[in-house]
Amino acid sequence: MDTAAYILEKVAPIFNKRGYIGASLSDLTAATGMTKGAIYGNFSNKEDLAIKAFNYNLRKAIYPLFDLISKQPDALTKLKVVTDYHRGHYERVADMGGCPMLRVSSDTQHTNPLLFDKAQRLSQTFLNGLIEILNEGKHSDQLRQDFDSMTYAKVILSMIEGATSLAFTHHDESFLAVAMDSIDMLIEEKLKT
Amino acid sequence: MDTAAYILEKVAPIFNKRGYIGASLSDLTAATGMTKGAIYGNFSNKEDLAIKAFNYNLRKAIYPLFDLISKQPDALTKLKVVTDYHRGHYERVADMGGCPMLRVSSDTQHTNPLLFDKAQRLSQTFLNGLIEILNEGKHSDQLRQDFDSMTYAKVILSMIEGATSLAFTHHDESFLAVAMDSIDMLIEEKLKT
DNA sequence: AAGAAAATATACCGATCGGTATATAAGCCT
DNA sequence: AGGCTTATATACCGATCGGTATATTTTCTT
Repeated sequence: MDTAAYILEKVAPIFNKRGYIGASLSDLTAATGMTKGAIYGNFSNKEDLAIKAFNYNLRKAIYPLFDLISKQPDALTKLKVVTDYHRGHYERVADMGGCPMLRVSSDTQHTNPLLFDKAQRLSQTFLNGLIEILNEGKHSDQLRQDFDSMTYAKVILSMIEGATSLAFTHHDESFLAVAMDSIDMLIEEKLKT
Repeated sequence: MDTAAYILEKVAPIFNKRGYIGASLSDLTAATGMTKGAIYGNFSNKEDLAIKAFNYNLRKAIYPLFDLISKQPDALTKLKVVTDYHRGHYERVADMGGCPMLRVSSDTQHTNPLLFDKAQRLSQTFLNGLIEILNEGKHSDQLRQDFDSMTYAKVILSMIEGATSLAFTHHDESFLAVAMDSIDMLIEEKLKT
């Protein structure tokens, strides 16, 4: 039986809720029902575990979207997948206590450069992905040529991040619903040919 | 001399950077150059100091906007003040390590109900303010009647929060610039009569 | 200047922190 | 079953945590 995987599964939401720095060893032993011996037998230290827990949360929260995007045939369906995915984002990440990317980037910016760097890179990957989709849409003439991809990628990502954050501070997933509608409308009215 | 005010001034950015939970007493004594005796002579405990530091940060970061809004004569100038204010938001809150509202809401959601409640209320106040402005605009016929104020307030606030968050995770204030342009455009094309 | 009052510094408290060394238990091989 | 290896639990480490009691300094009053 893979205890390392079991520990990660139990510990990942704790890190996301109590903070990747703030979660204490006793929080982790309490969540797993195991002792420090088991934890340190499978992970080299708390930071190592935090990083792997972050990756675990990303695999559940964000990577599925990346996979989904890569399976779409063209830019418009990819964009639709992005907004549809986030319409279910609240429920998807509710158990882990919110979006891990937002949590880590706010949590670790001035306290843990290594983790912050990972969050920053992920956000950049997300942004680059959006830019790529927009450029692909221009290329295939699904989208107009006369807008700046970077600009609109930033606007779309801002809306996604802001709506996710607000959905959790208000426990109200309608923030995501209206924001995704707004992005769909933006695409329809300003980006499509 | 008002040492309580001095302590708050020095300590407020530390709380915002290292976390309202994560900042330790030794972080605080280091930042102020004073000892625990001075701190506990002026504040009852760390949480009390954290709350007052949060208020201090809000007075610098957000309340000036509320004041500015209240001085505007009509809905359109109020909306313009909102976007213009946030164009300078990065520089304004850079020294304190980011937007205190975002920090606290992510930081304290699962760790400090009292502080989280304060952040939640503030966010709600912000949202209500936007709704009120939109309704005022409808009333004075500056804005159309056929849109839902709550919906657009949520969209606008999402964009603001998301852009602020991203500006700090990428150290790139252009996120705020393009998001505010986008909000201005949204108002111009979809809300104005 | 002397003494009282207020504010700050120092010294200390038990509890908890992350981490490790050792002891115990569980699984595996023959 | 017996012995070996691997994994988990226990016991303990120094450091730091938030907080307090006391000592010292500073400020105010007269």
